[in-house]
Amino acid sequence: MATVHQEESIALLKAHGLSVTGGRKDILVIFLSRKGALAHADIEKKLGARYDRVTIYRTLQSFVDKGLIHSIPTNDNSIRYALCKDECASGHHHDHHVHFVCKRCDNTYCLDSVATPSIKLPKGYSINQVEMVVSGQCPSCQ
Amino acid sequence: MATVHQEESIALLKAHGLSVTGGRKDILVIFLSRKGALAHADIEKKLGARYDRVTIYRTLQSFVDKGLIHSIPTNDNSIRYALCKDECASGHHHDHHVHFVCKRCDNTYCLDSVATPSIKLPKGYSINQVEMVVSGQCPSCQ
DNA sequence: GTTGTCTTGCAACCATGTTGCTTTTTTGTA
DNA sequence: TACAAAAAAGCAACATGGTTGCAAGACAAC
Ligand SMILES: [Mn+2]
Ligand SMILES: [Mn+2]
Ligand SMILES: [Zn+2]
Ligand SMILES: [Zn+2]
Repeated sequence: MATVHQEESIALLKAHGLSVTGGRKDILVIFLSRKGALAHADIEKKLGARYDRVTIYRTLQSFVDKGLIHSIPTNDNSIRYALCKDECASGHHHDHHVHFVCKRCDNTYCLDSVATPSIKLPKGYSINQVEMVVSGQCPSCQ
Repeated sequence: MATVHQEESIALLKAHGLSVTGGRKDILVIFLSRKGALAHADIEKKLGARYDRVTIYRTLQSFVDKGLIHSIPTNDNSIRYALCKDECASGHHHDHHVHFVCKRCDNTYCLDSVATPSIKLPKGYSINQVEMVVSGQCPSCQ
């Protein structure tokens, strides 16, 4: 399934300076063939027992480091990851979009078309990064 | 220490329909005498070995349920809690302010004076809650 | 003070994430 | 294509965060 994204995943890995391995390809294909964010546990489930848990952790970390995926903060203590757009590269993420978490189906979406609004803080605070997470019901769950 | 907040904590517990126990008082006093958000581990450290880990978890959960504290989403997989304002009650939180995480001192602040900006999402999404977490450097760390 | 209810402590468990080290795979080069 | 260096994967062990069931203790109301 989803052999469609095999080539694309290989190209992406090379473009981001990562060596091409079975695990990285498989994990990246999962992200490519799936709209919405994934947690480590989701990926582990989808992969079956093909790879060690530790390998998955390290793969996700390297993807974040190289600008292939970004992490999304949640209040339920589980990190979720989603594909970055082309502008992201090693050490330079440019994800300024809003994230949406559906309270019914529990899916997390990157709303690429919605930019995080600019914000003015009291004197003394310098801003580095702004994260906006909206929760409610997604279109499929209305 | 901080016996100043003893009475206040008792009053708050009663006002939110919680029975008054040693653990709840002590934990609430910690929140009252501390500006900034606290994680479970911080509280455990401040309490010494006076209470069981499980008791602290359950206490924090009951505080959230009753509208005494609210949780703040972070991207480092640790839930932090901060006192609510008076408007929050059992099952009805009204925390619409921005949160700030300092990347240097790692403190988390409720910016009560900064409201979360309103946001417009694509068709089909219904909004329930908006969380905004800004990171950078706090005034003390400039 | 007695009684019923709620809270606590304890033990055991599960989930998530990390580290060190060895073996295997990848990659660039000869 | 073969080889060596570098990187990744697997394994084991550990750390932290959080949950559950149950028995014993504390609180609140009468
Ligand atoms: Mn995103
Ligand atoms: Mn707050
Ligand atoms: Zn949904
Ligand atoms: Zn600071």
